[in-house]
Amino acid sequence: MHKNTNISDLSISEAEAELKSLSSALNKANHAYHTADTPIVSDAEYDQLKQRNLSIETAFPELKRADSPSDQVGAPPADGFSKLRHARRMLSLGNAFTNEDVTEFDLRIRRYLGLGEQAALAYTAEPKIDGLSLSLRYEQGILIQAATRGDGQTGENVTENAYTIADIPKQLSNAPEILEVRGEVYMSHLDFTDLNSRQIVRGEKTFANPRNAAAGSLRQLNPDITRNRPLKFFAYAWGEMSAPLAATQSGAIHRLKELGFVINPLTQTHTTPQGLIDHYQEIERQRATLGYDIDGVVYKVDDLDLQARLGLRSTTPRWAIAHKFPAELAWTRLEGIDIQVGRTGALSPVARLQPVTVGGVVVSNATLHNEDYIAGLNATGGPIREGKDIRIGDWVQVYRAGDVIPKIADVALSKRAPDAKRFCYPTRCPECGSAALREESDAVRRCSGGIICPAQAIEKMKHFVSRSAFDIDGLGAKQAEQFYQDGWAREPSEIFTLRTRFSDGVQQLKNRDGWGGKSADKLFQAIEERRTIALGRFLFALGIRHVGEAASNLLAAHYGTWETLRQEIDQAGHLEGSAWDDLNAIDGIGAVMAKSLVTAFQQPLERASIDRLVAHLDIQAAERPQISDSPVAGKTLVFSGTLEKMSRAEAKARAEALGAKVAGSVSAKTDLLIAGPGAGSKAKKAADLGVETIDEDDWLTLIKAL
DNA sequence: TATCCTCGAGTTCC
DNA sequence: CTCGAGGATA
Repeated sequence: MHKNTNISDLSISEAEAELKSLSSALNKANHAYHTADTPIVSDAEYDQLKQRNLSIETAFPELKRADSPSDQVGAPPADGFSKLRHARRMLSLGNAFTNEDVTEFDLRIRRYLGLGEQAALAYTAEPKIDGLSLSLRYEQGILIQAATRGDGQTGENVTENAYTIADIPKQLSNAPEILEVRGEVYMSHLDFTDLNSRQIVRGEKTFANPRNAAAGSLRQLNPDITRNRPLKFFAYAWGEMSAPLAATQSGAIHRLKELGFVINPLTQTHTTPQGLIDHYQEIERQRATLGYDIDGVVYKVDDLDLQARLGLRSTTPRWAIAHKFPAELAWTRLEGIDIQVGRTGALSPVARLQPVTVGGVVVSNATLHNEDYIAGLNATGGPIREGKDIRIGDWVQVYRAGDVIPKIADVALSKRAPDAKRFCYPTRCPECGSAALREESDAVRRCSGGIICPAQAIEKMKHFVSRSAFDIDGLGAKQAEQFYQDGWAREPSEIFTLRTRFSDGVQQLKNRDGWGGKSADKLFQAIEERRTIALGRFLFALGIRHVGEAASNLLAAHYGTWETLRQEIDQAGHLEGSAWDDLNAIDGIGAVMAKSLVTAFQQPLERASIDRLVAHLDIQAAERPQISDSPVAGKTLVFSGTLEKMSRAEAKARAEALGAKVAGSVSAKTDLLIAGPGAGSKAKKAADLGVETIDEDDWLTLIKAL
């Protein structure tokens, strides 16, 4: 041990070695503390080890280990939980509401895999527990981390709290060296009513439903409180693993049970969509007597190799779906309709309701979507509620779409007052009085005031500081609005001059409500840190219509630097020429996005605002992804004919993941043609052009060689 | 031109 | 979470 070496005297390799031994020592100490009741080090020694680890990490930030003890057990929850990045993303599921949706799910999978309707294909079906998902990381069989789902990429570190849940094993035997087990934390109905009566006795607030109780209990900063909350856990999935658990979903679940996890007893395997639907109905019959909340049934392709082939869409896997129970409905009275103005000027109507309980939550607002929705029309002008428009004073039926967003399902015409008037949708912006116009092809009416409109300006500022944009600690939506109202920051650039414009900016901030001296200092420090920003984030933060997070990152990757991007977009300003063509040629950028971007850069007011902002920033060039160790990286491929082992869509996704570009037709730029049976004109053209042609088996060999 | 998928922009409550 | 629209594709 180098315990006494001055940190400044450590060489890099010494520091690295010590971090490693500290990590191991701290993990062992944690384990002893939490599983056996015999701590192997004193609290003081433990704190010393941790402190030493932290000091070395501070001196050598580049050496900080992925499994750093600072991020794990006992991390000081100074202000909230520390964040943990999931080794593999935690996904959400697509939804099915009808039996047809389920059979369609089955057909979609068969199509994607190139399987006929008769080919054998097994699915698992299990109840969808209404709780919160949790990811547990075991190394050498020892529970070392527990993280909530968060946004799927990054969750909250609730390890200490997970230790207090009886259903969660602290130690596994015969488990893979690294194993992440995922499942649902929930509270039973009995425990929920019990907890609420105890809360009443203690004069503390009660929870609206078991789900909220479970969430509130898991997210306690003091694990001793969590310990006294009756939380339970069902395991149903996994993340990173050093070795596979089994070859099938059902096998893996079985293995989790053997490892000591609680799995749901209603988990079954079925080979037809009808089998799944029958099991769904059986679970629905048992729903009221299960003793815990469920909101549907989850179906998963059983074969894990097939799951891997099916892969993921942007946020959901193709191989699983949640068959939801019908939403709970409630009748209430519509007291009024308010109009909100969004960042792009969109006027959106919100229903003000007489408060009513729906699905365990009191709802007093609901979205009315747009003008047509109130009139009872769908996007194509057809009726959505059969001649039932919505009027103030009406009795309306409310549900929570996806158990979250309150919406209006129906109107009781029989109870409508005879003199109830149709809602008159405003044609002027209620915030700034500018004309509110609706384009022919558009479902929304928009305020034409642009940046003149305070509502739009505030929403723009909120967007600018939002999580995917500048994400400034201590400057959220609320503060952004307050700063705007006070005239402190009315456009993004002013955030970066706050401190200098007020000679005593810190002092002024400290003097106002809700701002301690510490939080003011922290805010200014956070602003300083954000002067350096990635190009993609910067572009997204500008809030240009049609240019969202994905498009911003595409543009950043294409142009590389802000300088290049600005010059090219300026040159594309005439909507023709090589810069314009280049912009439109980016995969994922079409004419509408391109025009919106170019126009935004040309608007004098908007452009000046962008230029003022840029002057305060250091915009980082985008990294270009290099997938150099793939044989098809950077090549242009074309698929033709019938592929027998995988679908076209799957082949394309695989090729793109390896860094190839997939084109639709053969040209002189084509590097490789993959031709299945029935490849006609494309194969001939390839031969004429001398393009290399291989069959599907060659292709599989080529990509499997990795 | 129709169809699929993904993205953007809107939304609630705790 | 959902709707509508943009973009890619057949």
